Amino acid sequence: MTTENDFDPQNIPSRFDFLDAQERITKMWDSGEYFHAKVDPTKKPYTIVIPPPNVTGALHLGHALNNTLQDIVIRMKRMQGFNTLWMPGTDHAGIATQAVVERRLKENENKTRHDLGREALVQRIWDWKDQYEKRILGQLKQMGASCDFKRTRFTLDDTCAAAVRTTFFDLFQKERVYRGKRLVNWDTHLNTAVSDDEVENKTTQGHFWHFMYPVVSPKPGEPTHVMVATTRPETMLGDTAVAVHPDPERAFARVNSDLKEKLAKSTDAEKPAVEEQIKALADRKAEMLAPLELLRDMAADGRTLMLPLMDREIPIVADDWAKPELGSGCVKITPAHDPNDYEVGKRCDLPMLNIMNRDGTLNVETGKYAGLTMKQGRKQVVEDLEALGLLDQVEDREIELPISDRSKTPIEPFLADQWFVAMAELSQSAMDAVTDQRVKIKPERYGRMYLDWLSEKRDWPVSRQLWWGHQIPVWSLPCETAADVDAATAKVKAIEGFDENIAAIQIEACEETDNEKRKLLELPFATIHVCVQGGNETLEANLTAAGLTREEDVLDTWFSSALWPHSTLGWPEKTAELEHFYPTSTLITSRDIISLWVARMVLMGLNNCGEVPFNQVYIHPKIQDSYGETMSKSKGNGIDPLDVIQKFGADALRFAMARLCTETQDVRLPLQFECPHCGEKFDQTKKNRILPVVPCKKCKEPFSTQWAETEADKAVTRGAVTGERFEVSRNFTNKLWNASRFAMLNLSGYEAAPISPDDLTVEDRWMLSRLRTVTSRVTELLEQFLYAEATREMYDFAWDHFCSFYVEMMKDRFADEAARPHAQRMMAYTLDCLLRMLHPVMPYVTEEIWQNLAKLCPDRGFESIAGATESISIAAWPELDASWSDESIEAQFGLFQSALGAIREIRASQNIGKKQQVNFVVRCQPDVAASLEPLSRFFGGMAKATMTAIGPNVETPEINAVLTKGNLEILVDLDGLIDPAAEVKRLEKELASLEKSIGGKQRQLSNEKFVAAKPELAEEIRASLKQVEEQIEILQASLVKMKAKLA
RNA sequence: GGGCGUUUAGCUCAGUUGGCUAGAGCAUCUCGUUUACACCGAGAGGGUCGGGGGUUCGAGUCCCUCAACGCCCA
Repeated sequence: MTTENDFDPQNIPSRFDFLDAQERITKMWDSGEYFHAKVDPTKKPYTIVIPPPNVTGALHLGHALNNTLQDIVIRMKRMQGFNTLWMPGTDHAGIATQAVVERRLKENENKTRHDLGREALVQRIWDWKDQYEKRILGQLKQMGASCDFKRTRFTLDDTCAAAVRTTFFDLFQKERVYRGKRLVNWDTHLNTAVSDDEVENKTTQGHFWHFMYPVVSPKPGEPTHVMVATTRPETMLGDTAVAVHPDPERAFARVNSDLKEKLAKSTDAEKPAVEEQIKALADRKAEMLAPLELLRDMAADGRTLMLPLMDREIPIVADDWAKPELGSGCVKITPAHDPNDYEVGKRCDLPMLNIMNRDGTLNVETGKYAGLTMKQGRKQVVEDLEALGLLDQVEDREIELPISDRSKTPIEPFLADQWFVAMAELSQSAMDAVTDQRVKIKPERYGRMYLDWLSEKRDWPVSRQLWWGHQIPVWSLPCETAADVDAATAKVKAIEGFDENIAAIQIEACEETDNEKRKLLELPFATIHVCVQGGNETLEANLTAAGLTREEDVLDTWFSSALWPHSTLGWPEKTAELEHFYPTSTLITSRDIISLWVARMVLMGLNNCGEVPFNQVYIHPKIQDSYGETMSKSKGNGIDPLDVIQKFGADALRFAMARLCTETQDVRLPLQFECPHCGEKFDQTKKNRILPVVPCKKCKEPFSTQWAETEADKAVTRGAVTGERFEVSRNFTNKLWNASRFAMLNLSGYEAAPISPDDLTVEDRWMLSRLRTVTSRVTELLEQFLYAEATREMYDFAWDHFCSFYVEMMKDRFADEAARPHAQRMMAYTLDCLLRMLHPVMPYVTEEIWQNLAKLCPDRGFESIAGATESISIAAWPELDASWSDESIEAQFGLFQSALGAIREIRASQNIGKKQQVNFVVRCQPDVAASLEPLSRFFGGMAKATMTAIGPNVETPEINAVLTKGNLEILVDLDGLIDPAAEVKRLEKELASLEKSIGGKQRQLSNEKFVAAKPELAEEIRASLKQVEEQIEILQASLVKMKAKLA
């Protein structure tokens, strides 16, 4: 590497060596501590907390997008002079991480967590966490994330743990946490309850079994059997009733009126089908109303059925849940194993009979079926019912099967003791924060989603039957009588170290009030719960010694994540950081965790700190593959950002991420493999993208992928992952690199000096106008999180304006000794601004150029000169005075661009060789001529053309090609070069297109209503019509001449 | 079943409050290595804006409806 003294722009390579630069620059940023935030009350803070990635696995492109967007904002704010803090960290992700480690344990050692025990398993998970946390933080650093890594937190570390303990204790004291029995989604594989959000409904092919339950002592006229149907036969073992509708006639009437309404709305094509339904309903009613009413009466009479296999009498009950229009009109009720039946059970006061063990096997309540899995139980139950002659028909049917997100096994609804957070007040506070705009959510549609979810105010089940997480800090003791409760309470209060400031008591009465039933079910009369504030291990030990047992369950991961914005800043300690950086400024995340995480952070922030955790939330799109599926590790379509960085560089990755971040909710990113042997590129498919080794489509040679794990697979050459959007971004990075290289090759002898406005040329003023417009536009767009538009502005400006025009024009000016010093200063200044504007998106390439530029032009500026900052990351955000934006200069420059385009068009259509010099004249009004003239010298360098004359009365060259651009008529002298056939073709095409446009304009102008409604617009069109008509005239005359030449 | 989103060139996407011939990048075709860049330059071809209806002088844009795809909730 060159040192400052021997730096020679001649040695700059023509390709940006991003891997080399990234390594050096990351170190430089680290040692400069530019991203370490120190509390400074004199500066305005700007804070972002990272959505902590799971330690379950490495980051993929979805994270790359999320973190790029955060980094862009934080880097811009840092340059704008804010005291910025980007707080990094990772999440322990309870279920997900434990599941991964347990799966490994099973695969590699054929052991379960129970073989290892709690402590050893948790240690294994910590090891896993250490490994992945390191990997994740490494990925973030390599992406260029300007996090304050010194402050890195983990949701299970001591600081976060203190916050969790304090919060739980506070909510317990306020009685906003409580324990209750609820039907939960039980994951029989992981042995834990999972929340609704972690359950996915999958439509699967299943069956609908119809059974007969005998009526106990039927009276004359009564049925001997009642038919029920189910998709889960094994649950019949836990049936505690059969329900029938309390008013079948009314129910039929309602369905009938619904169908009539549907009929009224349907199209003629649909009508027959609906009419058919109505008729079927009427037939059904005629046939079934009487039997159903009879059953309803039997229910009122307290009649019972004999539950087959179990030989248990169960009542017939009347409840709305039974649907007379479906099946037999009767429905079996299993309150402990079905959410709907659970509600019926509560309404009708039915026993809740649990038939399942936590591991998903049938329990002792099921007699001879005990020990079978639910699946085996199903088979056996069906067989036994069939043997008894009680199985009727079996239908094939599509069913919605709830599947656990984490283990991918079917969910069993299950009654369990669970801790809940009462949400009524907390939800309301979080809703208010968004309604009154203390928290602004962008795009706005997600605000409605947030409010909808919170408005349900469903209590939050926070227990997780896991070992990895924050263990619930509650010690409990069951009591048999009211007297026991009093005695035990007194005993607890008398325990050494007990103090109401650090310990709180709740008494949970048993839901079952019938003492006899309660005893049969082995339930305590009441349970005393003692919650202990953190840091009181002695009291905890004393409670245990007194016979209380600690809750084994841990808290839902989201409980600790909900505290993230304040726990990371040291809460509950009143730290200076918390004082200065809270509330944070912006949260940037993706939509799938709005309810799980965002809403909960708001309510916890309000509860704990009395202030919202952030002022705005930006929800970005999700990346999908070419099939429209979102990226995930399990599907195999997740891409490691480091693979992209390796091939294209971090800047290209970042630019591509920002470039695709539009306002839509999804964005597609099709990817290809690139064969390392022959270079062939071919699409990733569902089949090949999950393979550890892929054969090349063309040369058939195999290469390895990110999934290679065995030594043999890893030994195969790695194939790269590529995508059009990365290539485009890499090319852009390199374009910038080379434009800078050109600038530096021409900066020898640079002397810093203020630039006098008197010295500015037209192209300088144009560049300043563009620069002012673009920087202010980019600032605005980024403030509004319109990343795709901001990067598009950057791209167009840097490539089409700066490189294609300003840099090209500099070639002439650098060559001119007199113009050179001024041109150098303008070049140094504009490049400096451009780099600063691009830096948040492309930090490495801009830093590398910044460092090189500083060696040639340590001092630079425009009206005043200053030394460049030691790193571009702490340079000032570019802000030009609004007065530099100048429409007339831009219009003037536009004339030059039009004329240049015209000449290039002729050169191409006439196949004029690159080296062939051409002359041309421009016919136009004198004021237009005066505008174009100062730029005319650039036609030579940019189109190998010389303007020989300009004005209203220029002489037409003998043989010419004519083009019209707005108010310019450009006549290219083609003496000796003309290809009349090509010219005729070109003219005819041009005329056809002009005729088309004229038609539209004439139609509009002949429309009286339009002219009356929009007179000023009509005037514009009239003027443009006149211009086009003139152009047509000119071109037609030329066409006639050309045709004459042909003939 | 309810809600949200998407449908514009072969592909990935822009298209502000309705208004001049609907844009860009990639891919395709033609031409080109005069020292910034072939990861480049110059030029060209390519779209009845998912279907149908409506409002309007005028609809890619607003309304209704249908369809397909995706996501969330029940």
